Amino acid sequence: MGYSYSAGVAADPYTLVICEKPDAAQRIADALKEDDLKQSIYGRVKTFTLTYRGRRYVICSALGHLYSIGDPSQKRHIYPVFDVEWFPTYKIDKKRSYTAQRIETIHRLAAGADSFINACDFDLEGETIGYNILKYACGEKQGNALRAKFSTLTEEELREAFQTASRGLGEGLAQAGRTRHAVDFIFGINLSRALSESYYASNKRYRVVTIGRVQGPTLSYAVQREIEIRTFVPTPFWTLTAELDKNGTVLTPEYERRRVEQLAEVKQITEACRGKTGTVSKITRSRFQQPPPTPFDIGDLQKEAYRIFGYSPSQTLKIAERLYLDALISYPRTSSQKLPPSINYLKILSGLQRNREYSREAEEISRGMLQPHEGAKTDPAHPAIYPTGELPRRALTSTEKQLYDLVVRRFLSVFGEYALREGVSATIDIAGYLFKIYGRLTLREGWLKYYRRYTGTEDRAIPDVAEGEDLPVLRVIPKEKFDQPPPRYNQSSLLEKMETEEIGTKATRADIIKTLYDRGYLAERSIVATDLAFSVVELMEKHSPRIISTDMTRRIEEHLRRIEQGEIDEEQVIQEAVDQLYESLTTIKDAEEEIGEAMTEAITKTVREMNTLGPCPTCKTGTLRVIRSKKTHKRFVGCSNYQQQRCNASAPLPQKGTLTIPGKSCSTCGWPIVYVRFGRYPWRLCINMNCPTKEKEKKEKKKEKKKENETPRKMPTMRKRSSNSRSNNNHSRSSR
DNA sequence: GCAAGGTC
Repeated sequence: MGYSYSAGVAADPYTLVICEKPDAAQRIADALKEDDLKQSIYGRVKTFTLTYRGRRYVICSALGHLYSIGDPSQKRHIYPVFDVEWFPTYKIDKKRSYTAQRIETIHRLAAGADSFINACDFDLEGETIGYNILKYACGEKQGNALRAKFSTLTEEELREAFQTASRGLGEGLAQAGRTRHAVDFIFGINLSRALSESYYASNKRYRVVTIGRVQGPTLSYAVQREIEIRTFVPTPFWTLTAELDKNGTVLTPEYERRRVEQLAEVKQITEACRGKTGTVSKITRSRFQQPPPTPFDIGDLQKEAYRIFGYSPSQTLKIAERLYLDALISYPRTSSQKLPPSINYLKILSGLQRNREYSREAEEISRGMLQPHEGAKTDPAHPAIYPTGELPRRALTSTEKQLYDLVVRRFLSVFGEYALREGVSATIDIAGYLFKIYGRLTLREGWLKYYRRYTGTEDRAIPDVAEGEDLPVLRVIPKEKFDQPPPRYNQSSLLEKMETEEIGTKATRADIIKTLYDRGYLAERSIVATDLAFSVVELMEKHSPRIISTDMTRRIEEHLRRIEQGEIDEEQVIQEAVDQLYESLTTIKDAEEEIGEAMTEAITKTVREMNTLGPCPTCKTGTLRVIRSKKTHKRFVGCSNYQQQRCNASAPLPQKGTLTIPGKSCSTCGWPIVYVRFGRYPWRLCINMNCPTKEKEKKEKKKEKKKENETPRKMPTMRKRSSNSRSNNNHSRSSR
C-alpha cells in the first residue's frame, strides 16, 4: 500500500513484463511505446511504464539468474547431497548481493499487476530465469503468465511477439532448464566435495579440488594432449632446397616433395643435381578472391585478440564488457556473426567519422554498397559485435584502445570489397627433379586496406624468370627435420576445442579455463597439464568416468530435449544422476585417505611449481619462489639455493591480495614480475627492491609531494587531525 | 572452500 509505484504512477492494473536484462527491457519499451513512455528508477533498478494498444505495461528486468540451486544444509564438507533447492541468488553468493534489490523491486511491482508476460530470451536459460522470477518473486504466477517469443530484439519482431504472446509456450523448456541446473549442481558439488575432503582426510589441510560437467572434459583434453606430447616419438625426414644463379642473385626453390624419408634418396637427388643447369619448365599464375572476414561473435573476438595481442579469452571478455558498458561497442556475449541493417550502418559510420583515426575509412565505406559480409552463426538475442560510433568519454587504457581498434577495423572490413590476389609459381626442372618457387601479389587491396595491420598477409615478390630459361645450379642443400609433436593448447585453441565439442557456453568457456588455471590444473601460456590435473583425471576415470567425458553433456542435452517435449519428467533425470553418483561417492568415501594420498604428491609438486617465479638473477643456478615463513606466516620471495649455496637473493611481497605469477620479467632489471590484486584491478609489481624503475617512482612521488606542499590545500590541518584521531581510536581499541 | 549458467 505504501508503495508509491502502484499508488502513484500506475494506479490502474497493469501487465508486468519480465525481461532478462536491462538492455532488453529498454529495447522492448522502445519497440512498444506509443506516446507515453515513462522511466522510473528504484535504487538501481530501472523500469518502464507505457500504454500499448490501450493496455498499461510495466517493464522490468532481471540481471540474468536471480535464483540459484543450493544446498539447504549449508554444510560444505558433507557429501553426498542430493536434496537441493532453489534460493534467491543473494542468499547463496555474497558477491551477488545486488540481486536482492532486483528481487525486491520485482516483488513489489508484481503486487500491483493483474497479468504477467515472460519476455526473457527464448532459450533454456532465459525460460528458467523468467519462470523462477514468476514463481518466487511474483507469487506462483508461472502457470498464468503469457510468453512473448522473439529471436531478435527488433521493433517489428517485438511487437509481433507481444501481440501473439500466449500461455504455456515455454513450460517444458523451463522444466528442462531447472533440471540442467540441478544435475550440474549435484554432479559438480558432490564430486568436488569428495575430492576436496579426500585431500583433507590424508593431509588435514583444505584445498579446493573441483570437477564438473564442463571442467571435466576440458581438463581431460589438456591431459590427453599432454600425454600425446610426452609419448611422442619423432621420426626424421628431409627437405631439399636448390640454390640457382640468376644473373648474380640466388633463387632458392624447394623440392616439390616436402618430405623425403630416406637419406639414400636425399643423396641420390643431390648427386644427380650437382653441377647441372635447371630449366624453368612451367610458370603458373592464378588469381583468387579473398573474401572479407565475418563480423565478430565473442569466440572469434577472443581468438583474434589472443592471436594479435596475446590476451587470454577471459581478459578479452572483461575488456569487451567495459567497452560495452561505456557504450563504445555492442553487447559482446553474442554468438552471432550477422549485422542486420537495423543497427543503422550509416549512423555508426558517421559516428566513427568523428574519430580522426577512422574518419577517412568510415567516410569511404559509407559511400559504398553497405553490404556486410556475414558469417553463418546466429544468436537469439543479439547481432554480432560492432562499434556504436560513440566517442569515448574517458581516456581508454592501452588494452581497451587495442581491443576497440580491433572491433572497429573488423567492422569496417566486413563492408570492404573482396581482395584480389595473384599467386605465381615457377617450376624448375633439375636433372628430372622438380623444384618450385612461389610468389604472391595483391592486385586489389579491398577490405585488406582496413584490416592490414591485423592480417599479417604480405606480398612476396614474384621471381622474375621466363619459361624455358636456364639457371645454373650452385648447390642443393638437404635439411634434416623431425616430425613435431601435436602443439600444446593455448587458451585460445582450448576454447576453440570447447566450441567444436559444444562444451560450455559462449559466456562461460573463458571463465572455466581460468578456473582450471586457478585450481592448479593448468599452467603456462602454452598449456601444460600439471601433475594434479593427471591425478584428478585418473581418479575420475576410475571412480566417475562420466564427469570427464564430452558424452555426458550430449546425454544430458538429450534428456533435456525429452523433458521439453514432455516425454519424461525431471524427477526421472535427477534420479538417474543420483543413482549414478551414489555408488561412486560411496566408493570414494570409503577410500578417502587413500585417494587423498594419491593426490598429495601431485599437489605438493604442483603448488611448488605454481609458486616458482623464474631463474634467480643473483646466483643464476637457483629459482626464485614464493615462500611463506613458518614463524611469522608472512610471504616473501627467496632463492631455492638459500640452504645449499647460501644465495641470499630475496624480495618482500605485499601481504594482502591475491598473487598471480605471469611468468614475465621486468624489462628494466630482468627480475620476475608478479600481479597483486585486492580491488578490481591487478597491480603489476617488479619484485626487485632495487629496480631502477622504483627509483624513478620514488623521485616522482617526492616531486608530487613537493607540489602538494607548494599548492595550499583546503583545510590541510583537518585532514591531518582526522587521520590522527583515527589511529588513536585504533590504539585505544586494541588496548582494551 | 564446491558447478554451470545468466548478467553488471
